[in-house]
Amino acid sequence: MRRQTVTLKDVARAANVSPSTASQALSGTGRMTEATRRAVVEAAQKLNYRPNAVAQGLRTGSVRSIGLHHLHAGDRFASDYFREFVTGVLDGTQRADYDLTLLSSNPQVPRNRVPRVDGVIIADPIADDLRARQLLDSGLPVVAGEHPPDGMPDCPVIAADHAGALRQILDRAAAHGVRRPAFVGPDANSGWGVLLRAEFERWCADQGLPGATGESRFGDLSVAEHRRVIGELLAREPATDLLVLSSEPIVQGALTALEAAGRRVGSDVLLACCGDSPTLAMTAPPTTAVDLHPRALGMACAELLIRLVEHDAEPPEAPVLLPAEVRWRASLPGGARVPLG
Amino acid sequence: MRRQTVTLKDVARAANVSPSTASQALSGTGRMTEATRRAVVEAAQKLNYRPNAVAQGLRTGSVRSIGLHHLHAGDRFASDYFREFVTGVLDGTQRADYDLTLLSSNPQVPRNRVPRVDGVIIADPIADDLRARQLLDSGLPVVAGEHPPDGMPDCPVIAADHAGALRQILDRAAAHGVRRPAFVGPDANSGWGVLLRAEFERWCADQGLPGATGESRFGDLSVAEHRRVIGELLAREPATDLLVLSSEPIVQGALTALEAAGRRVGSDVLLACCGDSPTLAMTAPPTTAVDLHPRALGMACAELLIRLVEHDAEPPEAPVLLPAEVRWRASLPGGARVPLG
DNA sequence: GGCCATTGACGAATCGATTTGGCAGTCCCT
DNA sequence: AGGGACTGCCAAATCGATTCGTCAATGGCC
Repeated sequence: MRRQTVTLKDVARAANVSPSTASQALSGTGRMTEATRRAVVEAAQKLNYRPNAVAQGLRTGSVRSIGLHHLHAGDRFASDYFREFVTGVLDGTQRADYDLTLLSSNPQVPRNRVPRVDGVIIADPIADDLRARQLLDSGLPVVAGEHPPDGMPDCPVIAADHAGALRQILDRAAAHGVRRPAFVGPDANSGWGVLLRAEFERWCADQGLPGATGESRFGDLSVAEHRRVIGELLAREPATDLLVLSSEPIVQGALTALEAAGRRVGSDVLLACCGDSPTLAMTAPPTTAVDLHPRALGMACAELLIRLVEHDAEPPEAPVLLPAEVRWRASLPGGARVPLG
Repeated sequence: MRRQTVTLKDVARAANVSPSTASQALSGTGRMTEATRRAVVEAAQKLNYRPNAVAQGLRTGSVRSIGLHHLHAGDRFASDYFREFVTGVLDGTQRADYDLTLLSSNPQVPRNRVPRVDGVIIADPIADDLRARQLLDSGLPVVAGEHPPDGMPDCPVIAADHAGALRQILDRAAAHGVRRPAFVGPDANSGWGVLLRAEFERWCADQGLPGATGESRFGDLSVAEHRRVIGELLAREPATDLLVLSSEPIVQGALTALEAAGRRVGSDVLLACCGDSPTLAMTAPPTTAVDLHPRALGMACAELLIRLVEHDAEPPEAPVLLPAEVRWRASLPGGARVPLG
């Protein structure tokens, strides 16, 4: 095993004091003459002493590190959303001088050790994720970014206001004259998908419109699979004049499927996506999408968690909703009414 | 401070054995009857015992976490290179069941504690980064991804074969008839920039060609600034017929500057970039660039570091060079000769 | 029966810090 | 001179695990 090169004991010996005095001298606590304190500080400097964070962590119970758990985090840096989210979290943690630990996250293998962190952020909780469940049961403070699916233990939640943004899109689409809306999003594994689907169906019921829905397997990023799902939906519901999609990867599949079906996006059929990404501004035509401000969301998660960790503050009862903004583009314009059909 | 809910002592009490026996029972070491071992394991399960990784870390000297240090990591997730690099590192660490800790990295403020990690990867070491220096001095095993600049303490290095790729580009450009090559890259802060610049100048000397160079401040991502630098270079050396740029952000500035100067990329002037990114395939015309395989590089760093940490293996003497591939595109075609000028 | 080897379990030390309680010694006041 | 208040410093306990050496009990063998 790797031993510490210089320990507090060495410093104490060099300064001719006891370890306890040395500790107090360096942390600015305790009672002693200025001369003693200086002697210790100088000895520490001369020896290039750096306290062992693990030992400090054991004694004080805080390691100044926040854990970030995300299913398959490895693949997911590809997603703009997650990348921005992490950037936000990192902003928040670094501001408070915490490290950020990306937790090893093979969902199949539960993990033995409790990670050496003060608290955990679970990004995008998924129902069948064993490790997330472990973390929730571990007694560590946890904050979820996005709503956990049903059946997960409760924990404080910070989420974007998906429902509000979705309603804006649907209302606008109704103003454009849409009669046959459809929604495609992930299965029940994702709390976020369930929420969107429920909101979509509620809105359809309110308007007295038939709502068609399709399911994409959560986490599947392949264009081909999404194309298939959308193709089937269009075959089932050929009169569909609005497609609301949960996330950016599905849009690519939808565009292909729509083209194959001879439908023209922005006139024959309107299209919107519940999560934005730079590529959506570059599709032809550009796709209306919801900017979830993932960076702000990540930052908010970090800040809340650090507050919980440091001050044992009361966690918020209800989920905290952060505003989400619709970026209106040609696939479903925000302005003047488009002639449909 | 937050206390552990269930400790080894609790398990031992429940199983009617001493803590030492409990520890040995759970780790499969020591001598005891099968009955005793089972009793301990069952007690641990019933109490939902999870060992405290911090205490384990203190005792064993290993916390199963690798640190990743990168200057301003917060902003840098924007860079495709870094993102891919991190993904590779994450691949490598997760495969060995290590966590990855993104070290808080404000370069101005040196840090007191030695981080709770078994080793550190320094991505893209920069000369005036205090924290990188601290890490190198800390006694922790360190691996650098990319060459550290002169003046940094030695450490094992894994890097892409920049020089080889640059030579391929220059040779190809020479075959196209280039007479006035120019290079723009970061200042001496970056080991990578220094290496590229030196290789460029060596090649020019070998060929008996005059080589012009420009400097971009390292870490500056603004298009306007790069445009200015390239504009000045073009004013100074109007006959320039090849621009080799260190990294992707500079390309945007170069394209603007070249257009303003009325130069046509791919015919009047050839253009290449020493680091690839998806956007470079989408410029007009597409830009020839070097694919540094950042993901493979990150993975290699993680694997080497874990080997060093676990087996106290000998670090490689010389920098390990990973192959880099030139992606030939219209801005400097790899195939038939283009008529220059 | 006497001796040695082996087994099963445990006590105590250890990793490197923090923190509490207390012990001398000094100073001041009456 | 005696008592109280205060100062400067330290010993020891603690955080939660691991590990080494020890020891009593058992078994086998001559």
